[in-house]
Amino acid sequence: MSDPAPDPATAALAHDLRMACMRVARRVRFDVGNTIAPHHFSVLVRLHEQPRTLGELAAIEQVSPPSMSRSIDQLADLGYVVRSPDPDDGRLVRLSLTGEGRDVVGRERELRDAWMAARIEGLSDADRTVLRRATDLLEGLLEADRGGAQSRASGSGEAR
Amino acid sequence: MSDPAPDPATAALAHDLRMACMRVARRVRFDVGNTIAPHHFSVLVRLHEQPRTLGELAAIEQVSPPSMSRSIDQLADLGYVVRSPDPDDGRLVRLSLTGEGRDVVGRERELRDAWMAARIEGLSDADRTVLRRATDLLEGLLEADRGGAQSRASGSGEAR
DNA sequence: TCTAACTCATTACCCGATCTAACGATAGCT
DNA sequence: AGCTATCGTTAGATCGGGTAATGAGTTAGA
Repeated sequence: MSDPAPDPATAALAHDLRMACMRVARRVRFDVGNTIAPHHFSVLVRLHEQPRTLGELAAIEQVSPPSMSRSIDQLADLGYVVRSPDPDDGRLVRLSLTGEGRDVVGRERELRDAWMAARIEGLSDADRTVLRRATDLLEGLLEADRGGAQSRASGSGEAR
Repeated sequence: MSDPAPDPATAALAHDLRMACMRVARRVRFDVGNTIAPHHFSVLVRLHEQPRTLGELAAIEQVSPPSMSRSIDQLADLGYVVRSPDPDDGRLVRLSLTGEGRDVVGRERELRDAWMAARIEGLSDADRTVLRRATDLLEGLLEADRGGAQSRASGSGEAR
């Protein structure tokens, strides 16, 4: 392992693809919604996947437990999240979404998806087929190192 | 304009493609570098494109002029940016990168590109061709509404 | 021409978010 | 039972950002 200079075309593709993805992400974040703070939405998405403890959530979001505790305070005040004690371990606090919390996630996702849909609707079927295949490839790449060397907790992509 | 329900395949593609892009962006931000604060790097990238005035930069980065002024203070202390008076208009402050500032941008970009390169190196030529075409399509989509309805200032994709 | 209005950057002050350190509370081990 | 580790919260400090007010500089009109 040392990446002894990949060929120029691959290097250029890596750069261009990375830039394109980051630009899409940036545009979505800037142009869409803003009905909820980005870090709050990110938390809701994690809890939409499954209920979690506060410590888990803090680790996933790469934030200290006290910070996450404060965020949860706010999301609980908004009625999007509920704290409940863990039946097996009294130290843990289990977090889960309320129905309203799930609605918020659903609405925001619709807005974001609509942003992207509006841009690919005008493409030809052939072009959309290319994007479909590329998307599947990207998903494979992202999935590939989920259990890999570093096995990071980052991944939902809905973040911030 | 009203998007009267696009076909399901397109809607699914929009969702999956957006998610994939955002996940890539998130992973790059989390996994790579962290040698410089994200908002600082974003500013350096804008100045790497071309010298700008403080007000321009604040508008592009969507922060208030006072905040940008403070960020520039820090980047100037780090030796990455220099303020210089505009010869034609004494009110303006022209901002440009130092050699070291350019080096920082270069190094960070290399790290980020290497992250992506490491993931696409293992693909077949056919798969990389798909990604190449998809990247070009995405660049077209991003470019398409640069002069469009809202003509937002967001676009570098190197941000945050 | 010279003053009034406007523009750009900075300074002053406040708020919100995050961090580390310290503190109960609960589990688990010996 | 008692000791130690873990989880979440509270306390205090720091940092990034926002609005309001200030000062320098430019532009336009009497």
